[in-house]
Amino acid sequence: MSAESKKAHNFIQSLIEEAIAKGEHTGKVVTRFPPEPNGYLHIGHAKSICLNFGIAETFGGECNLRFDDTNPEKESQEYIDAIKTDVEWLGYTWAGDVRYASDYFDQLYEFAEELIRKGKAYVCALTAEEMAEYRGTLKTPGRNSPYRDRPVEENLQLFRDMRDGKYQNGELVLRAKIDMASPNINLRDPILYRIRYAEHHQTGNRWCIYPMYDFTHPISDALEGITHSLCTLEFEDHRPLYDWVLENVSVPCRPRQIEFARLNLNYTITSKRKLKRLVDEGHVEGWDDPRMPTISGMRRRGYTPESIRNFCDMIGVNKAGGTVDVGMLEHAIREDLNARAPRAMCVMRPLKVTLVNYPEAQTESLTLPVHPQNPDMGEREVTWSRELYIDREDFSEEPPRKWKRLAPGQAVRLRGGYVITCRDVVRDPQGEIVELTCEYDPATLGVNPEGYKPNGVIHWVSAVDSAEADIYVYDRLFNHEAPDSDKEGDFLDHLNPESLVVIRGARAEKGLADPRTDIPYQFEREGYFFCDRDKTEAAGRPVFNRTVTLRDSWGKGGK
RNA sequence: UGGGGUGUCGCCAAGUGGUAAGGCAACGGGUUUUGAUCCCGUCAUGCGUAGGUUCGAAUCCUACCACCCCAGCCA
Repeated sequence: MSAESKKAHNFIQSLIEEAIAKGEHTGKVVTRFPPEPNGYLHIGHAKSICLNFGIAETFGGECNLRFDDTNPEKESQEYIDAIKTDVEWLGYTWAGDVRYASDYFDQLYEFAEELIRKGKAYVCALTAEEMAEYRGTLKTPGRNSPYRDRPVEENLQLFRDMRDGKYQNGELVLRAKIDMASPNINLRDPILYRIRYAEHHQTGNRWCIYPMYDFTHPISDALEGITHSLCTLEFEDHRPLYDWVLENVSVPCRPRQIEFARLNLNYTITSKRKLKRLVDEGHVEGWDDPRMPTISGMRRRGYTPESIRNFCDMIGVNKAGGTVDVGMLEHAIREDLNARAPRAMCVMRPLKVTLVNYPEAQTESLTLPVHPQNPDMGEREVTWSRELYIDREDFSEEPPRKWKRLAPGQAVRLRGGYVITCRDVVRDPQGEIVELTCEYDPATLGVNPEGYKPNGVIHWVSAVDSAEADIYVYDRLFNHEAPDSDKEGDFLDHLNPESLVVIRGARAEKGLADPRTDIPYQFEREGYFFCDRDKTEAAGRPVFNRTVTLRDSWGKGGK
């Protein structure tokens, strides 16, 4: 709560403050988050959500959620539902009901007729190819359409006929009459309406003409009383058109469009189109695959809403399109989880340890804190027994310098338990190490041993009182810093073949036999893990997704 | 000279004429029963380049350079 207030100022905030100071802006600030329901929300959308809801909040205003649903062929109810879930999960509440651009189809249609009556729009019969040709190029002006000077009455009739289904897909379009010679291509008589016989997820078959974004967006903003229409940089060129529409149509107010740089994250793809390909072509399990940078994927992976919002604060908002290091995201989730995750022990690759001087049938219960820095989180019980498991990686026959784990003849502390010393290495006929024979020091529970110093502390689990678990270890989905920067070649060429490694037969402390599914755990010395509810159900034993490793200043690239 | 943008530490980012915040990363050191956390310290005589204005410039002017976006009946 308190940390939120030190949010960095961004240029949009400053613009609004200035306007208010100069008395140019009175009344409340109203923004909107306007996704098209043609895919799932990703981390880039989170930036926009945090910005829009954040601006509204800091100025005591409101933010609407509006689906920009003017292209029914690419949209669906599934996406609408997912998007609503994600926005709510991030912790935001939109003003009033969910809005749809399609709510305004009737009004949009009337405004189109208004433009026609004013001689500012005309029905054009050029084919798509012809229109492209007439449009000219970036460096040469376009030419006027032969239909440009159709009389108003004829335009009106034709437009009504378009609406009434008297023409086929693509036969006619309604265009704004602006300037075919404009250096800004968006002003070369842009299309306002096209014919599309498609069932719309909200309006069914009521319409066979659908308005274009450039016509729909400014009007929808105005109808909702949006004061600041925040969008990404690629729409900068569209602003003159945004303003043109508002100037030429009888809308109740005049929203202002302000553009900011979209988020780029290295080793990550933030393009709905490409993410959809990953899903459609089966490179991931779905939109919510924990390797996906989607909100739903991150949620499943164990990211918290707070960490994502913090990340968005951290990266700031401006117009310089840079690329943020994923390390920043990882920092955000570690920072949050370090404070709140209960600690537990889980051995990924079990190696049996037998304590030769511990009685055969004996066990004892040890009490450990749930969080070493936060006693309020309580305590947990783990079982100590003659046979234990440690991680294979925590034993080395020929340890490197500064080894802080177990090695022949050497001692380590088993976290929360006793100090043990390795006496023997037991091998199978193939020479594989299958067991370590150790001694424990009964005088070391909670106190340091006398006369010698253990190497370090490692985690462990009882062989007789622990739970089997599966661990899904995720790494970055792409092994290229900018997967889609490759001029030749495809972003799929850079998929990391080791982005998912499934570890079966891990052993977790007994308390994890029935894990909580609402909060991530820290498995000590390993990282943060989040129970995957669906996979757990399917496997019949706990399945955890690794959210992120702990910071590791020892090995390179983590364990 | 097609139009529109952007250039401040390896990355993100404050700064709006008064002498370069902060975060990430990195690197030292301390604490530590997580090689974690935490703590302390180091890290831009420099703000794309070159000129100019000024007592004083990242901030103003001029020229140049680099990068991004735009020719969907997508958003």
